[in-house]
Amino acid sequence: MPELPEVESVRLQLAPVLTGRRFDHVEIADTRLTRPLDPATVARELEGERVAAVDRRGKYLIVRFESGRALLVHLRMTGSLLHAQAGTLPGDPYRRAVVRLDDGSDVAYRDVRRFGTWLLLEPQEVAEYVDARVGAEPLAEEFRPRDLAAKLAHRRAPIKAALLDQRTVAGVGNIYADEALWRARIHPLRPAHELDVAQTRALHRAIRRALELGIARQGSTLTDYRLPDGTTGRMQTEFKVYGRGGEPCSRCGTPIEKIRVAGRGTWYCPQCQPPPGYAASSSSSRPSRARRASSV
DNA sequence: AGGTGGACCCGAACGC
DNA sequence: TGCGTTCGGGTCCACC
Repeated sequence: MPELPEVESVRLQLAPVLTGRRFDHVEIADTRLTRPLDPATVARELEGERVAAVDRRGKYLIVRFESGRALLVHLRMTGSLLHAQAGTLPGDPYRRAVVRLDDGSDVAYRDVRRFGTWLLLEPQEVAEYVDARVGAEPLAEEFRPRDLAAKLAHRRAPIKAALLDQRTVAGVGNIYADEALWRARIHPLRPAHELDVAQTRALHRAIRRALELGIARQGSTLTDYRLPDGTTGRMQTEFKVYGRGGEPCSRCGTPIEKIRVAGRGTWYCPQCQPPPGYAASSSSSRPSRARRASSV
């Protein structure tokens, strides 16, 4: 699932490929990709645009053109981009679009489940569109623990649900939310506003570390995710909790448990991440056996 | 108004 | 073996 580390890894490979290039020919073969707009109309609008920069906000890939317009690509669940020299694209039943660049190379968009979207915005629309949907960039220098605290202060939803809300922090999805909460030793069901200062600081650090490690490994490939050069990410083997139900926690050896939070599969260590009902200050990873037993 | 759950997709995994 | 069912996940939207 492309989250911030996956989209950033795609961006890092795609930026040198696209920057300065013109979209010579665009084919869009999926009506869902551009709806409600007609894909052929969007394709024609894109032709002739020259790329000024490739940015990212949260999970949005932003292809900025010299005209000031921008193409917002969201990969959702199974979207991926592949760069190939002209005439070398392999056959693919799930290919939804192809862009021919002015250097003769192709950028192909693949999406098995067709959740992904391409949205072409006018110059004055870009910032408003993005800022309405995503909050602060967690890896930006300006993002401080107090900013996270302000987002969580009055939220009664489980902390994991709050993290999945893209306006809380941009780019955290189901996988990295679980990984960050494990690192911060916070139970996914704890009401967001109950976090104390130390826990908020720990979560801020944990989010950054989980995301940075993901980027360093070029994202995680569970099934569909690929980099533009066709290779897979390497982060999936380093997950601490995600998808590891029944396996021992790498910190304490307790079997990882799976529950459902905000409608999503959620993995955590029942020993390291004390359940709600504990005082918010009990961030100790070693709650007493008796206390724990009475609250489970 | 904030929180929750369903819809959208479709391949993979699972169950009988 | 084969077929039907369930699962999953980012975002939007309806509903409480």
